[in-house]
Amino acid sequence: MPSALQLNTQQLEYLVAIDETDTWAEAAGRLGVTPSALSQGLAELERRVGLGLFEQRGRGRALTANGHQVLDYAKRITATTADLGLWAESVRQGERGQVRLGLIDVAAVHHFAQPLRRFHRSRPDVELLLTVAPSGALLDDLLAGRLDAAVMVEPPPDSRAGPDAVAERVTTATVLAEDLAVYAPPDTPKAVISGPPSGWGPWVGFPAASHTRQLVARALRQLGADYRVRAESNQPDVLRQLVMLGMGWTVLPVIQAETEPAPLPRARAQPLLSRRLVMARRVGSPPDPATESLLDLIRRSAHIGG
Amino acid sequence: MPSALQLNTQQLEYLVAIDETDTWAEAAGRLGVTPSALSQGLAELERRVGLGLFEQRGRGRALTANGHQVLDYAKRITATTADLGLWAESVRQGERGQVRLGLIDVAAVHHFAQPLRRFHRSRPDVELLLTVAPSGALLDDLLAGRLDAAVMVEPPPDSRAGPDAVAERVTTATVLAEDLAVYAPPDTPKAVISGPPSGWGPWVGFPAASHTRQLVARALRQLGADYRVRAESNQPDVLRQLVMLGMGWTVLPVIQAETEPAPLPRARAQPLLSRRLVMARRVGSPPDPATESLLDLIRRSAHIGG
DNA sequence: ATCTAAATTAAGTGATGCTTAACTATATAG
DNA sequence: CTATATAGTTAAGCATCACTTAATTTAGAT
Repeated sequence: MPSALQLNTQQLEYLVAIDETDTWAEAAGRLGVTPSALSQGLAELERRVGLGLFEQRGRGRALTANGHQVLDYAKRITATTADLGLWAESVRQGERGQVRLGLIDVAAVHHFAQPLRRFHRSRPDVELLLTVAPSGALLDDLLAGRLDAAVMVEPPPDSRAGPDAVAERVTTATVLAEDLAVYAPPDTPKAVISGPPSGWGPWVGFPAASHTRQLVARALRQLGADYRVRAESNQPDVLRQLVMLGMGWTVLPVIQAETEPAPLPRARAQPLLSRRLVMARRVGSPPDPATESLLDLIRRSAHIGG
Repeated sequence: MPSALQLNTQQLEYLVAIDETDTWAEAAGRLGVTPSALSQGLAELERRVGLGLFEQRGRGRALTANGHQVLDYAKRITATTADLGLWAESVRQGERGQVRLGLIDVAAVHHFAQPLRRFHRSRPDVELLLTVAPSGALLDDLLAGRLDAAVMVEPPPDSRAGPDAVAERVTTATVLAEDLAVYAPPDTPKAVISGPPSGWGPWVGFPAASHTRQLVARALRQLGADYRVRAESNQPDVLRQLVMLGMGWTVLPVIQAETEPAPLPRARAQPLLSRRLVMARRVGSPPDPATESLLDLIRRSAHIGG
């Protein structure tokens, strides 16, 4: 590799500047350097290009034909560099860029719809790519680098240990806690509801891999309930329907179970458990201004709303 | 001026290289630097752009979304720089460029037609701009920077002294000397021709400003001739015609007076004087490979032909 | 756990790019 | 034609940059 030609943006700026001013001293002033720096910089450029670019002209110097050719290249390069500089500045300000955010449904629809809308409105040049999926899928996407951040149910303790552990590769910060309650079909006898949990069921719920399903299973079994799931769905609306149809009992986030139309009535006023939604990020991913500011909005909205 | 963004081509090359290889070490090898240099260079680039461009990925590092954006800019800039490098190389080799050469008619038509043709054929990418004009006009163009070099009659001693003198602003090197002879109309009596120069004439010749005219005037007056010019032209062919028509005597370069068709017969075998053709160049103009090689051809042809 | 590959950090060095100050060259004024 | 101002260069000194080698950290593979 014949080490192509090592140039410095600064010297190309010099060349462009002297073409736009009458004297080199003036150009130096405009660039905020001394005439000496300009002179030396241009001499260095000339040396690197290996061609005479200037010649004496009156008491100043003027570009040769070759000098004008190099000037052409210099203009193109400095224009691109300036573009890059402006782009970088706007990204640093968080005014531009890309944010790939994953959310579980309840976060996207109920908890954080407002900050997402607000962010999109206030930073129209930020490309906001939303993925709504169950926590497990979000975690996979995050680990694979397909997401920059994800709002999900707090991951269960990892079976793997050491550096492979999810905890080593992801940082989580709780953004809010929400209650889940037990919901029974409408025609369930009062005696059963107020009776011991061992009499509850049968159940419908999230698929076995679901983080929330695991939390629910643990909570119900601690109460002595026989938690066997007869029907599964990732969609809370579907579970709600199943309950209404008398297919079984379920445990759902209050906010998803009790919204119009047709809110489910709680079996018991007391919530069964509380689950934590966390903001998860990949360790080793550099901070990105746009992402930071979106996450800030989300966190703030959780504090106010929760 | 917020000092836009000072970049170094080298670091952009690094960025492009790591995108084209699997590991940074491999990229470093391809660039002929150590992995350490690459790592530090990219860290510096990241610092200057002010954005995270890389993130941990397995046991290597991968570009972030912002990194890919910067890569895009880097590719454009390095491509332009490579272009510039190739262009400069070909100009250094004299294979490309521009040569603005001035010549007096006899130089273009008789003395140096062959090297000019040869140069044009061997370096088709060099833009050869020829100006054929009297020596005085060539000298003006040269001084004004409209020509890179000129083949002309040796300029007469300058009236101006000091730094304004032409000799201070132009360098000349003799390329050849050529004879000028006296030509009389065909019907001139032998006795007049062999008689004293005071009996010669009337005369036709180059315009008063012509360098050659001044040389001729001096030579004839030294011989005692009455050199008053009845008709003027810059074109030797015209002067030749005037002589044939009996309008008067003239002094011309032998090579222009005695060529077919219709060569003029000399009044006397002995040439009247010898004039020097010089290669003139502006002082302070940097050397240009294409120009140098053309002038070389011209000088060599003069030595062989002369 | 141990080994190996990938990349970073540390320390040292030469090249680069800047500043101030002294200098050369050129034009303009008296 | 000397005097003076202007344009740019050269010299000296200094801080930063970009590399090298060597040691270290990190993460995948055995």
